[in-house]
Formats: sequence, structure tokens, C-alpha cells
Amino acid sequence: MITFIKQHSCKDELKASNLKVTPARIGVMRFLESVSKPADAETILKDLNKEGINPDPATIYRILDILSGKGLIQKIELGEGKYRYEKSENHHHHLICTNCGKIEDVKADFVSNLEGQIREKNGFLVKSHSLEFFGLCKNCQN
Amino acid sequence: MITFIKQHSCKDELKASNLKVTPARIGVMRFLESVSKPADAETILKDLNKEGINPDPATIYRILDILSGKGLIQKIELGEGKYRYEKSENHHHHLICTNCGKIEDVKADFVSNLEGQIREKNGFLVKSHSLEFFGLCKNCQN
DNA sequence: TTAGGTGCAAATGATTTGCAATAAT
DNA sequence: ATTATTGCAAATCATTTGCACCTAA
Repeated sequence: MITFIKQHSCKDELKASNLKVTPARIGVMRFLESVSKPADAETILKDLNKEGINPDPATIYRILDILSGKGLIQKIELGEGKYRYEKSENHHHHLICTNCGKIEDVKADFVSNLEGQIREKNGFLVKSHSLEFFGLCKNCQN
Repeated sequence: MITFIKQHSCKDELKASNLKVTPARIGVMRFLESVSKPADAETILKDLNKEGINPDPATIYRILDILSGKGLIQKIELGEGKYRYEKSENHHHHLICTNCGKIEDVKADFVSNLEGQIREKNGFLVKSHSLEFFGLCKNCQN
């Protein structure tokens, strides 16, 4: 018996979402896969530039928009007045140091339990959520 | 025995934070006290205008900034690319309908429990948090 | 070929800033 | 009187849009 192991690929993900495969799109997907912290548009663009891909900022925004529309990435806000993006599989919560700006991760799935309660109490169907903590990281408490 | 009941007053709150009492500041405090949903700068300004107070937008932003700096109000983001503000005592979480934009409240204090755990596990001192749910409200599920 | 993707330049929207005039204590 | 606060106008920053050109399928 032969088992086909689904080899993960940015290109395949794009195709699976009926999106044309372009260098800029591959670059964005790759980058978001490689980083542990959610990244903003500017950071993403600069990384692509390093790899010799030079899309217009408008293109980056359009790509981020379509990818989050397809659910491949998540658009989040961390109280900075701009958006950050993360690969959907990387979803987790953050600890944002209000002093130095450091962003740490917290893995916690307690929120999932709440969604059922909300459905019952409020009749609201939760599709996604954000949970962020602001405060002082270890280094900034002195 | 005479009991002094602390009569809540916007002016007193301002004074207690060493802020000068001005019409615009009173107006902002009053408005945020009167509404159940977090409001954006534009909405706040329009309300003040109705009451005959006509500050410049820049003044509104400066007031919102100083009030949140003093902890009298909270600055939050609901995925709209702008900030909203709420009276600190009104802190709660929101259900944001991604279809019609309706904002509902959820009262829940389960998050408080987490802050202790985060302190232990991550050494991170939580000062505030945000928890928002995105999905479809009752009306928009059909 | 052709629908979808991109570059460029200009527009938008929220928020911020410098500075001089003004009002709260 | 003194210092904080405000108004005004201009600047900034992130993001969006119109349109002509280009490219992946």
C-alpha cells in the first residue's frame, strides 16, 4: 500500500485556493512560514527585496488581502496602529511588552471552550478571535 | 454617623489625575461614560459638537491619549484599522459581526485567571489584555 | 488568449506634530 | 503669572485605488 504524504508547499497552497502562482505570492507565503512572530507589510516587503523580489507596496497589500480572504493567513492587530500577519496554522496569542515592544507567544486553547458558550448565550457564531496581553516582559520589569 | 458617598464625577476623575478640567475633556469623559460600546475619535467629536463643544480633531486625539495614559480610559482595536476607546470600568470583551459590523459585549472574567499562569510560565507581567471574537451575529447567520 | 496580477502615481483615512494663541489654576 | 491646553495647518504613516501594462495558465 502506498501512502501519499502531503508534502507541504506554498505553491500548492496557492493553487488549492485558485490563486495564480507568482514570485511575490510565493515570497510572502514563504516568509510568513519562516517567522515565528506576526509580521507587518513593511517587514515582509523588505525580506522579499533581500531575495531579489521587488514588488510594489500596493502589491504586498493586495497579496496580504487576498491571502487572508482565502484564510491562508490571519490579519491581526497588536495595538500598534498597523496590521500584522501570520500563517493561519501559527495561530496563537501574544504577550506584547509595552516598554520594549518584544512580542512573545502564549500557546493556549482555553479560548476554544468559550466559543460554544458564546453561541448559546449570545447566539453569536464565532469564526475567529484575538487574545493579546499587554504588559512588561521579564527584562523590562526592573 | 455620617457616611460620605463618593459621588462619581468626571471633573473629579480629571482632578484626581492631575489634569486640568476643560470642556472638551469633560465632554469626552461624559460621552465615554454614557455609551455601552467603545467609540472612535470621530464619533466622540461629533457628539461633542452636538453639545456645542467644538474642539479640533487634534485636541480629541490628545485628550484620548492623555486619558489612556492615565488609565482612565482604554484604547482598543477591533480589526477596523482605527482605535476605539472605552471607560476603564467598562472593560469587557466584544463580539464583532464581520458581516454587519454590529458590536456586542461579552462579560467574562475567565481571562483574569490566566494572568497568574502567564506570570509563572513566561515571567511576563500582564497589565492589560484584549480579547475579541469575530464572526456572525444572530441576524447575519441566515 | 485572457483573466487575473502588478507597477506606478495619486488618493484616502486615521492620527500626529510644530508653533503660536489661549485658558485653567 | 505660569504652565498646560488648544487651534490651525501641515506632515506622517499605513493602506487603498484607478488605470494601463504584463504574465501565469
